Amino acid sequence: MDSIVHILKQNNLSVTEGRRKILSLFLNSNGALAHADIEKNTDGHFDRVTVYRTLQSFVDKGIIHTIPTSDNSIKYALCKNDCWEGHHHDHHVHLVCTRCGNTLCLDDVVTPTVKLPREYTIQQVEVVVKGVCKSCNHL
Amino acid sequence: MDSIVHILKQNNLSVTEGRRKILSLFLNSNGALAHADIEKNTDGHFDRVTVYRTLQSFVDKGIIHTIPTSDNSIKYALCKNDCWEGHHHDHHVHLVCTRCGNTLCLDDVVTPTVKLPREYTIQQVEVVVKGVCKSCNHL
DNA sequence: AAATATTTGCAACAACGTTTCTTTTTTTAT
DNA sequence: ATAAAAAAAGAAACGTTGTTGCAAATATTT
Ligand SMILES: [Mn+2]
Ligand SMILES: [Mn+2]
Ligand SMILES: [Zn+2]
Ligand SMILES: [Zn+2]
Repeated sequence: MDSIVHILKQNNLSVTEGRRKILSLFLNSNGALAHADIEKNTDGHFDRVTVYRTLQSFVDKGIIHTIPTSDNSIKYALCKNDCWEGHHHDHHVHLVCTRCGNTLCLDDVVTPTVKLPREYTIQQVEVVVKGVCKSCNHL
Repeated sequence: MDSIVHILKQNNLSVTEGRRKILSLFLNSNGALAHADIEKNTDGHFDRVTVYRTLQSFVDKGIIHTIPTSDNSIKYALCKNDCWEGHHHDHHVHLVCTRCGNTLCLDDVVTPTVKLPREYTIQQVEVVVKGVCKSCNHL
């Protein structure tokens, strides 16, 4: 069976054209996608609301995770670890390339530990690196 | 001379009521402020556009810095290091308290070093910790 | 194939942010 | 202190982003 359909069924999501298409965009992209990227790559074929809802349901199910950016926009990328409904485990560093603008998951770079004064409690650490990505460095 | 006026003059900003008020909000706040917080604390006394422009000019001058958040909103906080026009040096960790919602600069917690594969170049590392702040922990 | 459950698109709306232009305020020069 | 010049504020209009409620369309189950 189509792996896209498989993922959707595994997550108890009914298989619709929009979900298939949007999931395939993530599977075929090496970087993170913003809502706008999806609208662009689907040529306005789906309503804005549908895209929002699809992204939200994918996040809820643990299929994709969000990446915070400093420019007030959310990016989304595939979860490659064992995330599931309500439990994300994406403890890796993200890179925003200042040359090509892409946002990448550095799946092998584990979030460094941060030591805070005793009075604070740490629940989650997000690390976003601004720099130059592999392919831009090789130009 | 008033320290607020002093800061503005030092940065070649003309001294206006809006800038004085907004800068004083930052000086009297222990956490970061969002645009909305400023509007609230000035009681609609200044036009939205003026607030945006003031925040932007403060960032440009190195008086305040932005803090990325995962909820798609920008927060601003005073620069305490030696930042100047076009050169920010705020290499500290930020904490978003999941209890009170405040965003704090942990000025003494230096951004940890991140080691990336040789093919990448690091320009800047942003660390945002989600957790519980000092005062919320003492309740 | 029909019944049921789920998703979609539409419309209307709200929040956020930007641009342009005129008026007001601040600074500088006299 | 006053006038001229420069800078900032305010107002209006607009664009983008994201949300909600509901009817129509589509997918799933029986
Ligand atoms: Mn990631
Ligand atoms: Mn800070
Ligand atoms: Zn790149
Ligand atoms: Zn707190």
